[in-house]
Amino acid sequence: MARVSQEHLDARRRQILDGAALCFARNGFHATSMQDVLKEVNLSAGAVYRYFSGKDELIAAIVTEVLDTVRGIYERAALESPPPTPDVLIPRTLTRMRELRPATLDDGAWMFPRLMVQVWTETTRNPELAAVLREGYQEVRAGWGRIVEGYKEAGLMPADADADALARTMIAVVQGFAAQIALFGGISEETVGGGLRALMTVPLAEQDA
Amino acid sequence: MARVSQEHLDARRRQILDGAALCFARNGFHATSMQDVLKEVNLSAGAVYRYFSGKDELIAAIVTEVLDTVRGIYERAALESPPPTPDVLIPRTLTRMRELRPATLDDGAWMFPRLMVQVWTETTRNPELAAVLREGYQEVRAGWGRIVEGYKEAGLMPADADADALARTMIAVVQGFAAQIALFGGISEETVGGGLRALMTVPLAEQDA
DNA sequence: AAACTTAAAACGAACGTTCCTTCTTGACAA
DNA sequence: TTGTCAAGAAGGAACGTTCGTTTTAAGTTT
Repeated sequence: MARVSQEHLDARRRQILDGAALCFARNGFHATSMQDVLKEVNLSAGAVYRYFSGKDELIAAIVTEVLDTVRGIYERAALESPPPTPDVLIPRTLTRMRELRPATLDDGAWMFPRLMVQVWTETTRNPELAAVLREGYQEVRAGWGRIVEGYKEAGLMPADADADALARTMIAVVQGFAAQIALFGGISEETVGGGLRALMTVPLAEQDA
Repeated sequence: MARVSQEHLDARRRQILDGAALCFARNGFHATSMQDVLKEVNLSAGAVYRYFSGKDELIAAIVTEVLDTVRGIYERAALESPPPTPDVLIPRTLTRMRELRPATLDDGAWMFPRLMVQVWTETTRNPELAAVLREGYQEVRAGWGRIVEGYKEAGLMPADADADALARTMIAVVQGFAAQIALFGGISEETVGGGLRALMTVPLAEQDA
């Protein structure tokens, strides 16, 4: 047997995944050719196809890895007790997205948000991946719903407020800023927090509903 | 001369654009083949290539059309006087996105948000389109910044609040919900508005900064 | 009949993948 | 410790397919 160590196999797999992620973040899944990936990871076709059965499996591996990472980031935020207010929680979540893959692309955009947007488009055309995304989203929504319940317990919100709607809104803010970061480059934590604080100071018009 | 009427030419062009938009919303730009488009619009290659020089031009036409539409939606919202509070303004913006292309995809997602997400990924790999997106974004940001100034004038916000940061945050909410709609299907105006009102009721922790 | 549009076949290029060869590795005998 | 060897790992050319596009022929309108 001339088998190499398991660490070597794992490292190779990781090398391929990282190089592929870089390519995909730059050009998207379908505009990236296998030969682009091969060149990026400095490996031959024979090598890569030993670790992944094909391009689809490579894409699926990246997508699920990104989705797992996203879920982990949200869940870690949901663990804090007492839950920070959104103007603290949301910038912190974005910061974690940068720290996770510190590399920036040529144009200054963070890598991870770029991958997120690419994953969004891919899940819309792959029902299998769409199911994974849906499942993860449900969990995130539930987790952040619990944060909102924490707000209620702390007296920050009326008890009859729509917890799930607020959870979805906070997630939307994260997603939206992730999109802006992917499209226009990084943004400072202060800007995000300041925008949220400004939003939270706008008084609601009295309504008779 | 056997030229066909200008209306016919325009109608053909529109027919191609609409069919292509449907394909692109379903499968993305690069996973959609020209033959997919030809089949969708019931035209042959010779016909389509008379109106567009190639796939890239078709993509560019769709992208710029989507971006123009988005800018129009935001700008129309910015015209209202006095400016509605975000919990009214943002759901209304999303509603307009649905009304503009009322067709829904097979899985219930609205067509326009799907196209938006596809456009986001395409602009990250095409510098020319990225410039168009940046320009439109700047205008939207400025327009919504003026809305925030309106808030200040109406006494809804302290004068020293960061207007641009709030504008970016409101845009992020729209973008984030657009992403959720593209990924998970439509959402009711009430949910979006309710989530925003809940967010706006959270009091800010006293800070000594 | 002339001018122009549409249809359909076909082309070169590029893609993902496979296949066969070469290189490298680690166990084991001496 | 060292040399040998089988088998796993990597390399790289070549394959069939599919892509975007072009070309050519037929049809249609004024």
